[in-house]
Amino acid sequence: MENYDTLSIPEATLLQNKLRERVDTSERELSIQWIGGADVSLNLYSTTIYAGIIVLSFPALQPVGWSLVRAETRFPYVPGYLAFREVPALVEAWRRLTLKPDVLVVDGHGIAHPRRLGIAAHFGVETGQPSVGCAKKLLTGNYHEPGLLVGDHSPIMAGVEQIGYAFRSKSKTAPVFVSPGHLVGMENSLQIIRQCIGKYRIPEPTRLAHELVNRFRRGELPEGVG
DNA sequence: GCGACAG
DNA sequence: ATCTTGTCGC
Repeated sequence: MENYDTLSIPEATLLQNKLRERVDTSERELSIQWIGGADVSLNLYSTTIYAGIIVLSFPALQPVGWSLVRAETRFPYVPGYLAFREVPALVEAWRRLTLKPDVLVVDGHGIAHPRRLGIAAHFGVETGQPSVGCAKKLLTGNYHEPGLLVGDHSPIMAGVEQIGYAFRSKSKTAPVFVSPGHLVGMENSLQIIRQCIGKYRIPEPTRLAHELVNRFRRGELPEGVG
């Protein structure tokens, strides 16, 4: 994996177009024993990022391990290029994990991206690991509001192409946006997230990863694995 | 040119 | 993304 810090936006766009050719979103039978959640936390106006991955048993969703990494980024946040900011630290956190999950849920989009290479798909291709994207806001595409009950969903469309699902993870609450990352199909991604629902809007892997990295950033947890 | 815009 | 208490609605 090359260094992203000095890439210009046009260069980053070229790399995305090249990496997207390697994305595989064919449906498959997934036997999941461990599922991971990945997220990043940072202080406003700071280039220090606190990345973390939490591993949960599946389908019980009980924490069994984690990895925390502090890193510096020069790449700014630009919508559509989030991966260039967060993926390097997440890959390092992944590398240090002793128990690798069978699939990783990343905070952000999978192929529901202008060039079909959101952070979850980007991470998946760079590591060769199955991944799913679950975002709190839409980046690109259109959808009709799904029903108001847990489990209700509707496709996110980019023209005639389906790029994800608007999924009601909690009744009468704003939906989350699910899309395949790498080595996971469209239906697979929805089934995976559906099985990660707890008491809150945000699916457990992502929610617990967010909680983890925030404690790390505040100094309540040390860098390392556990 | 205008609006939209993950974290 | 982060800073934050109360408050409204189911």
